Amino acid sequence: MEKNLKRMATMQRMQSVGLAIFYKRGYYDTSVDDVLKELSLSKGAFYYHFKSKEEFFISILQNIIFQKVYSELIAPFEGQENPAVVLDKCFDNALETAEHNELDNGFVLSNFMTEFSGKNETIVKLLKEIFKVWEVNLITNLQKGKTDGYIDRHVDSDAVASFLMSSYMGVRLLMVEGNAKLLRYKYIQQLRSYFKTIAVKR
Amino acid sequence: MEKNLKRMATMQRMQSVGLAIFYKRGYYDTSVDDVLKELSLSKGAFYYHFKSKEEFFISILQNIIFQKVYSELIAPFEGQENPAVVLDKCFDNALETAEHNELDNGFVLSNFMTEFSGKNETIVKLLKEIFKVWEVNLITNLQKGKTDGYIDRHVDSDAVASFLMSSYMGVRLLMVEGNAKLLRYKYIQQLRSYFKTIAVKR
DNA sequence: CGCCAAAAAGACTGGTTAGTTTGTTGCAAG
DNA sequence: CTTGCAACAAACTAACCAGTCTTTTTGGCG
Repeated sequence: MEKNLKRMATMQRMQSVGLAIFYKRGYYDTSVDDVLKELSLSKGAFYYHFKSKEEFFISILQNIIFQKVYSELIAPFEGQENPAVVLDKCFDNALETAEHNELDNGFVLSNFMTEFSGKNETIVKLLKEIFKVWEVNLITNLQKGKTDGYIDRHVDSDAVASFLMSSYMGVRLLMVEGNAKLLRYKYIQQLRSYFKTIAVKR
Repeated sequence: MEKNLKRMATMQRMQSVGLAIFYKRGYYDTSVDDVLKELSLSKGAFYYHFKSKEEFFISILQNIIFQKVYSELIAPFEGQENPAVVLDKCFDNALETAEHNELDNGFVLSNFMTEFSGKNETIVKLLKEIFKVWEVNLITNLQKGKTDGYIDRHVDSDAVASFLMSSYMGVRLLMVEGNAKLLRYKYIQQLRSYFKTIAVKR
């Protein structure tokens, strides 16, 4: 029992530190030793808990990144009424986090998608799945917004979802360049302007 | 004279092939030997023409990527009237190219920005400069659109430019996932809807 | 032809990497 | 208290990588 707990704790710590470094420096430019140095652990420890570097990263995707995307971009819709309002707050919050995090390097999902695309099919497939969850959630909530009388019923929910995801990933990418605060302001301003085009006409 | 021509041709060929591989597999995950294998050239040839791998990449940025961004995203505005119409065509054309290119991996600029961010300040700086040229051009043309009576004069050109750049980079990223054709259609549809919010009200 | 420099070949070096193996520690159950 | 195994340590291997160095080929020119 005690043993199992320690095992879980160590693995959790490894994954957490691993993500931070992979995210900052990229998967391929980060060696297992780099991660282990930060953890003050040895090769033995690493390969005792994980079969390979790839499997380690996959476990990070499944255990940490998925949760992050869920809590930041999906959960906020729970029990809310107007999807446009939720989206506004949701994106603004996410951008605020990014703005104040010096170490932030863009949007986790899109960054890794860029890095692994054409290199590791397994991981790309996993990333796609997480994207899909986000997309489906957006579409569902937009549709609900229609029946609830917030979104115009002529609106193409699929297209709006894609457009929203695109713009968000893009602005997160631009923020890497710097000037995150100003960018966040500009983005949210234009997003609101865009929301008017999908709101019910009265 | 002949010699100089051959030298230029070889360097051009190296840069062209180099970009293709760096773009597909990433800079750090592509070895100089990988590029040379594709070129059927030797180490000696490479280091005769270029001082280092980094300098090689920088020359690619300056000679090829800048031109690409210019001809695809900046030049189309030349001598045109309504910036919204140009943008529509311009983005659609760029997305069409991406759609039909099996090897396409996203938007060159943003991909490399992601990869080099936090790793190579020199290259990040260069990439920022190219971004800036694009941004300035967008803003200038939006402003011109105001005086020409196409864009509403209350519109925040800076913010619109950022929003457009974001959405474009984002959709290019999403296209990597597949379903490029449908995505392009959805994106252009929503883009047009967005353009209505910045057009002059009559 | 013969010279010479440009262009290219390719063996080599020092450093790094993912993964293996073998050895050590510490704790919990018998 | 001792035995056994989970949890780690660390040296090691084979492959790879950027860059160097020495040697060879090539092509234009006198």
